[in-house]
Amino acid sequence: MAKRPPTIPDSELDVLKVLWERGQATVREALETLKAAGREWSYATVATLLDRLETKGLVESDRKELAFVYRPTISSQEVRRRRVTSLVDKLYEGEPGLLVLHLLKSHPLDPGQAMEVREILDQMAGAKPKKKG
Amino acid sequence: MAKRPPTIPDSELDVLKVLWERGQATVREALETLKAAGREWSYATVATLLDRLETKGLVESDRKELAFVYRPTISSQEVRRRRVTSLVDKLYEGEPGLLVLHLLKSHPLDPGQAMEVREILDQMAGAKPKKKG
DNA sequence: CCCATCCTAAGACAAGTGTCTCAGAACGTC
DNA sequence: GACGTTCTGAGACACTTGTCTTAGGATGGG
Repeated sequence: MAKRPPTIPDSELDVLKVLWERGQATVREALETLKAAGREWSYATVATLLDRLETKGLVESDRKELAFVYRPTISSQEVRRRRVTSLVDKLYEGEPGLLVLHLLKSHPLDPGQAMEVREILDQMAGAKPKKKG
Repeated sequence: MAKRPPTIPDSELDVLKVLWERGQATVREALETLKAAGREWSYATVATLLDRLETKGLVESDRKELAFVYRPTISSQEVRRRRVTSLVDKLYEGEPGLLVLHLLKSHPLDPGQAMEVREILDQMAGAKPKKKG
């Protein structure tokens, strides 16, 4: 059985974001970046979070000089995909369209985005369903 | 300071859904509905979840004959709104438009929904921002 | 009256999260 | 080669989530 993907609590997500931004970081570098972003954590807290992420297989590390350097092994795309899928399954009957409708009704798009949406819809209408390449 | 809204774990969400569907329910009624939906919980589990929901102020109850009857005090709309806002804040830079774009790119809409989306966009374009009119 | 039944109240307990403390190893410097 | 700095490793500790047990009050049939 495929074991289902590990959950990513908010605190770990914040740390992951740092790794996505910078590509990689030591505990201390992550700590500094987080501090600049307003997260007042201790060194050990960040270390623990990176450790838990590694246990879950979402980052990997190797020793570089003195300290370990951590790199994400999961993309922000993938994390987004998982969160969205989970939201849609839990609150939108598994229908992404319902979520789109909800979003459009409650949050007007700015014109640039509206344009993009139209383009996507046009393509969708024109395109035969997928087919890679 | 406004204390931030209580979190709603998945198990509690499942119970809330039952209350939304039925309007209200006793523990046993909720249990039966959940069982029909495939959730194999004990009576006590459902009672605990309703209790926690009540503590969080998301349902209220009053005694009816023998048993307590529970009613939701939060709408599914509101729960959706909260979850979506939180997702957008955490993974889409607070930009609902980005989420819309993402959804459209990764999940083609069916034609009916595409139509609806176009209509909403048209309205949005036609309406001058602000000003009742 | 006594028992079976259904309900609530209380809380046990493991796993996951959020955050930190502390002991000790490796490093650079005088 | 003793010192302070920086890192890792181990784990503490409280709170939340997921799920259940157990004890005891109210109710209704015989």
